[in-house]
Amino acid sequence: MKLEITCTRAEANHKQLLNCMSTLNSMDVSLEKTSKLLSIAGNEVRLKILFLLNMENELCPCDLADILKMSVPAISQHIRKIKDAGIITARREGQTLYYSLNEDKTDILNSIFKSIKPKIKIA
Amino acid sequence: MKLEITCTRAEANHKQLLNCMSTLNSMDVSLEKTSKLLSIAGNEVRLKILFLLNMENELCPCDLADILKMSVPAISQHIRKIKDAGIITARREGQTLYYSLNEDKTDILNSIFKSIKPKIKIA
DNA sequence: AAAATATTTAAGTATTTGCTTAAATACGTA
DNA sequence: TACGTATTTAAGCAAATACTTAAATATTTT
Repeated sequence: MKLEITCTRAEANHKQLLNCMSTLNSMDVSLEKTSKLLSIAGNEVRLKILFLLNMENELCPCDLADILKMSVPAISQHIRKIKDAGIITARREGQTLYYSLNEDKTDILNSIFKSIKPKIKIA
Repeated sequence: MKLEITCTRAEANHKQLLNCMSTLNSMDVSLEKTSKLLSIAGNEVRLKILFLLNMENELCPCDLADILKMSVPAISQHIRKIKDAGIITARREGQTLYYSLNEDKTDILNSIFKSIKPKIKIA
């Protein structure tokens, strides 16, 4: 991929484009981390898992499989992704693993939870 | 997929599980819409496009291709996804299409933009 | 130590995603 | 009308995703 500017519009402000590139460059780490978090939550099953953990405080894979009507391995694999992203942690009690959201949950996550609303407003 | 409860733990509170299911059910539309939005922003290229549009107000596909050092068709296909999700709109000026974020942008999107920060804090 | 339960991991597979290249469409200008 | 530029669309393909089933681990109970 060549690094040259291809836009030939008279209006194309090269200074603006270069400024955009340099800003993106300085935001690189943050953009990558943010898109990673969003890709985790950007799956309906995982979003439900996160939403449920926020609501119930902690749940085990078996509970989640029941609630979401999915197989335990399917749930477990989603959990692994969420855990690998550093969003949740497990607490063991016997054979059962209880997962819960980490305390340092991000503003984005909080804003996501706030925006999820029931379809009918209870009067 | 059977609808029966498989979790046999003594602690498994069936009332809690049923309550979770019913809450999820009432949030169904919202969860689907939210995960859709997050899946759009959960791709690094698209997140950059959104971030740039927020920063520069409006940009054309050609500018974005230059800034992101990607092919124009690749950018165009990302733009289509973002547009189909109702997040951006185009304004035509001659042959050039200027894309910009819709006015009614969600809290989640605003929170995403706020959380994207440069790596070095300017003192 | 063997059996039962909770969970994870691995292997296989169908679907989705994100690019590439080539062709089509839209608009302005010679 | 023909040509050039901006953009989109289509077709093709490699890689990633999300499930399935079967096997492996971990823990408790008998």
